[in-house]
Amino acid sequence: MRYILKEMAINKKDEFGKKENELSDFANAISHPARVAILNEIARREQCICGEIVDVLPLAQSTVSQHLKELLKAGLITGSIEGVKSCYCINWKTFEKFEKTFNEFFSKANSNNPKCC
Amino acid sequence: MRYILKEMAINKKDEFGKKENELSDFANAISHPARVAILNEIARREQCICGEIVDVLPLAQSTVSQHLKELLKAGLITGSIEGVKSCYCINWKTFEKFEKTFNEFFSKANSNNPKCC
DNA sequence: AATATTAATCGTATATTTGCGATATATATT
DNA sequence: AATATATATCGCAAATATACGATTAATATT
Repeated sequence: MRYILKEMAINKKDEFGKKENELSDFANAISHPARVAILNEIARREQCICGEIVDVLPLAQSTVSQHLKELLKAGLITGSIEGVKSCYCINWKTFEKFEKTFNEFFSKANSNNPKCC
Repeated sequence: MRYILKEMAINKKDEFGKKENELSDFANAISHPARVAILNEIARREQCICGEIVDVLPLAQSTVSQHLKELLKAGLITGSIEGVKSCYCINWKTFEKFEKTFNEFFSKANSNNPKCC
């Protein structure tokens, strides 16, 4: 008898470095205009309940909830349940970390690179 | 007789602002670790031919070519054909524009927000 | 206790992204 | 001229993302 192991569906993303994934994960979180708008709304109000965001966006409540979940997962916001409502805030630490790594990767030291093609 | 117009497959993303889309488009370009790695390699060497990038990444040549095309489309790199080779450079202007808009949207003025939840 | 409100989750349809091998194209080399 | 090299593009399969309505669950209000 022969046993055939189904090849572990390896994720190509694992073949890149930690920092590369850290940057791309953050970028992925803000790679949709709805999520940029959500973050902006929370930042503007300093704190925001879910319903306030739904009122302002051209999306269904369930869709907004899904976007909020993604932002939470990526650590860009924090959330807490207050009674029947859910409150969200920006997690600035994650933003600071992103900016630091971003600058580390893409320092504009050679902004006017003479050998640029 | 009745004519039924197939609903124009409207793009939800068009319902968000110009700035939101500008940010999300840039973020989308760096939302994959392969593209972060490609950009980093080009930045490190100041200029890069396609083959050098292929040698360094765990991806097929055709896949790298596709990622480069996306980075070009989003304006993060510039490219020029030199004989049989293709040379790429970082387009720092786009990076500067991104950082400007990013800070405009997410100023950390309230980094230690007292009413944070 | 019955009803209303708020938000998360489920199921599903559709669209987009990712990745590769094969092929095409254009320039170098022999 | 024939062959080799470099890279873009095509066609396809698989995975992931987006969006919504319906449902669920939990708390408020009457």
